[in-house]
Amino acid sequence: MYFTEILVMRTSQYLLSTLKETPASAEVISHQLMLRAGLVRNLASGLYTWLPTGLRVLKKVENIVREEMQRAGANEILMPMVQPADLWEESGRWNDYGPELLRLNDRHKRPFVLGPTHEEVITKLVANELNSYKQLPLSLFQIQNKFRDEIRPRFGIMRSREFLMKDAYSFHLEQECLEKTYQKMFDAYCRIFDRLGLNYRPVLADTGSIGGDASHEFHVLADSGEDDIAFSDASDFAANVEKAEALAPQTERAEPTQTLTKVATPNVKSIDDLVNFLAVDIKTTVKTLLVCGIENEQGETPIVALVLRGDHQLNEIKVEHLSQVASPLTFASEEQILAVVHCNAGSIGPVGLSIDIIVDRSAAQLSDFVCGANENDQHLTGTNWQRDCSTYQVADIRNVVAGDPSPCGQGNIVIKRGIEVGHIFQLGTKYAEAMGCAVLNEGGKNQTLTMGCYGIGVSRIVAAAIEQNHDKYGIKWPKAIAPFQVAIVPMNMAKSARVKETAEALYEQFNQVGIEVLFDDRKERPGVMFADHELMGTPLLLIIGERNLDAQQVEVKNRITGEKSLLAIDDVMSLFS
RNA sequence: CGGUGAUUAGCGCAGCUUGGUAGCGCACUUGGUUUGGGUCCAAGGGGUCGCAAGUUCGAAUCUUGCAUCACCGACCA
Repeated sequence: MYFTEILVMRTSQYLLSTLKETPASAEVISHQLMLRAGLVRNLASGLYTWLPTGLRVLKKVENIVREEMQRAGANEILMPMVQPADLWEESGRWNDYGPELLRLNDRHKRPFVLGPTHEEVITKLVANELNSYKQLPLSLFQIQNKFRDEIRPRFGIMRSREFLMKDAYSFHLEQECLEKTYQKMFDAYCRIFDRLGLNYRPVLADTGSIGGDASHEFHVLADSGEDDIAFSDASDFAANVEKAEALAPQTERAEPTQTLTKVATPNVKSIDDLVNFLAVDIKTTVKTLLVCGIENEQGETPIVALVLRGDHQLNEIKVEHLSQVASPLTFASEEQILAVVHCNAGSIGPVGLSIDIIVDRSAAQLSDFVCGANENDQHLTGTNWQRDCSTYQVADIRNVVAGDPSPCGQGNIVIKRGIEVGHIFQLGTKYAEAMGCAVLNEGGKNQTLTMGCYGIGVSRIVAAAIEQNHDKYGIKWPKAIAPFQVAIVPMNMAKSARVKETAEALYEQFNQVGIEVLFDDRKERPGVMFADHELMGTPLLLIIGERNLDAQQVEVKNRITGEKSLLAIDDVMSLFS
C-alpha cells in the first residue's frame, strides 16, 4: 500500500466545496454529481483538478487495482509522461497515431509527445534490461496520468483528455506463456471489479489495428455508456457490437417471383425516402455504399461497393478487416461516385456495377428486393441475386441488432450500453519487433518477445461507479471506494455539551480504530449537514442529538438502503467489526 | 473536423428587441433569530458584462473579427 490514508478529518478543516445548483456545463449524472459533491473542478476542456473527496475515491480505486496487479505477479514502475518523439518514430506510431497524440518541443527544439500510452517506452526499457529467456515471463505495470487530445472531450471525467490509467505489459518467449498470463490478468480484472462493487461484464472485443489474437473489454453496465454490448439472452456470451458476428440467416433464399422493373423515384435520396415513396418494407430494400479500396500498383484507388439491407448498419471495423478495403475506412467522394456509377449517392445499386461488390450475409439472402438503379431518381424493384447481379462476394459487414441469433449458437442478441473501464489484449510481437526487444533463448539464439497489454481507466471507474450508483439525493458509493466510511452528524452541538462530548468521544474512537470518519463540526443546521453527506454518498451517518442521549443512544442512517435505526453508543463500534 | 448554442458576481440566471449610472436568487461577511431535513429578519462586500476593433455624444445592448465552453454529428447512399 503506497497511499497513506489520512483518517482524521473534521469538516472545519476540510475542503467540502459542495454546490447546491448544478453547473450548466455538466450533462451526464456522474459529471453533475462530481461537481456538486466537490470531487472535481474543471480547469479547461477535458482537464480536471481532483479535490480532497474525489482524490480519496480515486486513491481507493487505485489501491485496489494496485493490490490485485501485485497479486497477479506484476511489478510496479513509473514511466515519464513526456516521451521523446524518436521512440514513436521507431514504432511507426509518430505517423499512425494521428492528432490525438499531443506533440511538443523542448527548449532545444527537440520533439516530444505527451504519452497517450506507454508501449514504446516500456518495450524499449525491457529491450535494454533483459538479456536471457531465464528472466521471462515478466509483467510490469504503472499507474500514471495519460494525455489524449480527444476530438471532443465529453461527459466530464468519463472522456477527459488527461486521465489516470493503470497500464500493464507482459513479456514472453512463447504464445502459450502469454496466454497463461492473459488468463491471470483476466482473473485479476474480475477480482478488481468485484472488489469495487460494480456491475460489470467482460466482453469480447476487437483487437483493433494492433492485431493479436485475443482481446476482452471490461464494461460497467450503465445506460449512459458510450459502447453497445451484445449479449446472448441464453448464455454467457457478451461481445462489443464492433466485434459480434452477425450470422447468416438459416433459411434458404427464396426463388425470384418478380421481374426486374425500373421505377421513377424523384427526389428519393435515402432509404427512409424510398420506403415512404414506394410503400415497401424496409427489410426488402438494400443500400449500396461506395468506399475506397486498397491502392493498386499504379497508385490508383479502386472503389468498392458494400451492400446492406436497408434497416442494417455498416460495421466499419468488420469492413476494415476485408482485404479489398482500405483502412481506415474512407467513403468515396462525390467525384469518385460520379466517375464510377454516373449518378448521385442516393441511387446506387449493385446491378450492372463493374467494381468489386461485397454483400452482407443478410442482404445476400433477399429476393425480389429494391435497390438503386445507378441512374438519378431511378430505383429497381424485383431485383434478385444471380439472375440480375451475379459477381459479388458475401461477408459479415453489419452491426448485430437486438433479436439476431447469438453467434454462440444459443439464444438471441440483447443490446445494452456499457462504459469501457478495462481492456486487455495479446499484443504479439508488433512493438517488440519494432523496438528490438529480444533475448537469447535456450538455443543461444536471439528471439523477439511476444507481449500482452492490459489497461484500466482508474479515473473513469470513479465516474462509472457514480453512473451506476446514485439517487436523487446524490452519490451512493460502494463501500470499498467511499471517501469516508461514516459521518458524525451532531445536532445543535454548539448548544448542547452532551452532544458535543458524545460526538468528540466517538470521533476519537473511530480514529483510534482506524475507521475513516468525517466529523461534521460546522455550525450548520441539520438539514444542511444531511444534504451534504447524502450528496457525498457516505455509506453511514451517525446522528447524535439530545433526543436520544437520555437513553445513551445515537441514530444510524444507512445511505444505501435509507434505513434508520437506534443504537446504544457503546455498540457503535460493532458496526465496523 | 462540420453544425448549433452559450459567454453578464463563486454558482444558476434576467437585462440586449427599442443604446442612456449593471440586476435577481443562491453562496459569502456582520448582527440578531432559529436548531432532528437546505430557518427567518436586517445591514454589507463582490462585476473593466469573454477579448479586440468599429458605429455613436454615449455600447452589456448594434456591426465585424477572434477566443473559450458546451451540445449534436462525423453511417451519406
